[in-house]
Amino acid sequence: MKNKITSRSEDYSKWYNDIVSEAGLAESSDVRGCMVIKPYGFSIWELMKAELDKKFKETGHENAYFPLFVPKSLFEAEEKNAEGFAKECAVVTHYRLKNDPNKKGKLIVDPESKLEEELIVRPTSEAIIWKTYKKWIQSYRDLPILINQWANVVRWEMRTRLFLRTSEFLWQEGHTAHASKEEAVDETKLINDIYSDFAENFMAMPVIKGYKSESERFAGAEETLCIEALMQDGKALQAGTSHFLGQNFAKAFDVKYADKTGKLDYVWATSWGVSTRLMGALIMSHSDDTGLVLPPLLAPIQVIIIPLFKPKENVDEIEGKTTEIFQLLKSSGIRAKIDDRENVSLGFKLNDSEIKGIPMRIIIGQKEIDDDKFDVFFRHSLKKKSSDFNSLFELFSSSINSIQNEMISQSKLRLKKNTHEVDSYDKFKELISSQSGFIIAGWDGTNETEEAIKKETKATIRCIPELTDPQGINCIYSGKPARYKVIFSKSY
RNA sequence: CGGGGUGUAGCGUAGCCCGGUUAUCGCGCCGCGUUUGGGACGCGGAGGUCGCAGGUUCGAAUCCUGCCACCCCGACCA
Repeated sequence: MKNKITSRSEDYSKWYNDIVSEAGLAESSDVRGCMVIKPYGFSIWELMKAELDKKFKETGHENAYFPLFVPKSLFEAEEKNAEGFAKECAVVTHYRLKNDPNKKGKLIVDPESKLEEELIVRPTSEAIIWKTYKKWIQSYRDLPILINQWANVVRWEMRTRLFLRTSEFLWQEGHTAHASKEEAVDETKLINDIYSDFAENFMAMPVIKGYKSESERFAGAEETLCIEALMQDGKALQAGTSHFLGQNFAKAFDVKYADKTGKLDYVWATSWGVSTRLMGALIMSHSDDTGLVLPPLLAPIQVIIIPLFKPKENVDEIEGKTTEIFQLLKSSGIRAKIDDRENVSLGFKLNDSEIKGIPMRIIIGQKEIDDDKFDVFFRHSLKKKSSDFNSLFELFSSSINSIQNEMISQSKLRLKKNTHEVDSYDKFKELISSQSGFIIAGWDGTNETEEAIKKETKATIRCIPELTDPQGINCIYSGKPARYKVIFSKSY
């Protein structure tokens, strides 16, 4: 068997691209920095969406939709936010094309159609949403507003990578307005917990939760909470963020509410999001040199059934057993599929199911039926378990959870193994250059130290797990008493 | 925007240094036939502005000039 996937250890980046392409998840588009998400990849995203959406609704949020275009004057209203995104905005300046008078069949931008005011293609929607919230909010009775939108955004990145950083990406962005600071802060935490539970339980990807340092904070936020995951190459990936925006946007857009006593005050805000980057995180968390590995809860196909016909064998019996188990699985909500393609060989089908990361596989042929012995192949462990036909359904259905749990504990173990606490800068540098991973260390809380470490080692502060004073610990760089214990890592 | 590299069929490529018949090979695609137990095989077939423009030459994928695009390393990445 020849492997189409480049080995992880040989070239990690190529390995990642191979999996995205060979598993049929996505491909880069001719459009600069953009990506085409293929049906199989999109099915995974839809499973993620469904689960997150359920969680948001359970916690009182509603979905809505706001415009793609943000007039420049709105965009610039919250200065820090505008400044943070200014360098990566696509801008609409004209609204019409016309025939090129000099070249037949070609079009040019009609100079007559120049817009009075440019429109920014949203890199995020705070501005347009807060402009709208101003109209919706007058009294404390209008609060809280808990809205989420599933949308696309555009950020003109210099360098792009499929799923991890594309010029256009899909995400959900929640935008809430509250009558009190405390309530907004709680909302920020609630959402970060939803993200972290989802990452751990559905993606089988344990994360570290914490606060961003000032330099890594969202532009316009008072505080940014995040979840950080560790990829197999030892680099960190920011997988989700939840921002406490204070009253910054309320002030920028003049959104006030009257409390019970009639006193006016600015409302408190949060915003939070996860994107198709989660797909990248999922791929890099579990996949191996054979291809993609999916946790069963996010697998579009959980069981692939391959009937195997040979000449002179009892086709009806094989088809009968195949259909029987398929119907049984389907009726109990397990996502199963029969691979009855006639134009590809068995070997191709086996490899195909492995590259696509289908959690469980079974071959049904005459041999299995005669011996009443069926091998179920597990993608995550590459191991098999045998069963008689009558116990097959039970094996499949119980394995959904057991695979999920095994994958979670494997990932937790990997996270633990690659998280180290250090107390000297020498050890820090050694770890960062050899294996990276998460490194816990004391930080004096200054921007200068953070910058210096970044410059010297390329490691950044991924998050501050606890905003408490770590008694008796010194900053790894300056040697001064540490303000926080933080997590450093190289990152995507 | 700096430093390096690459553009040849849907994809991956040989040929270029040292110009010379009809541009190489593999995968994929189409047709027919045979084959399901780990990426099938045989036979036949389709598919090309050799990135674009100009120049040198009897003759350019090959040499020269300009442009364009993409990739990698930086910078950038709320």
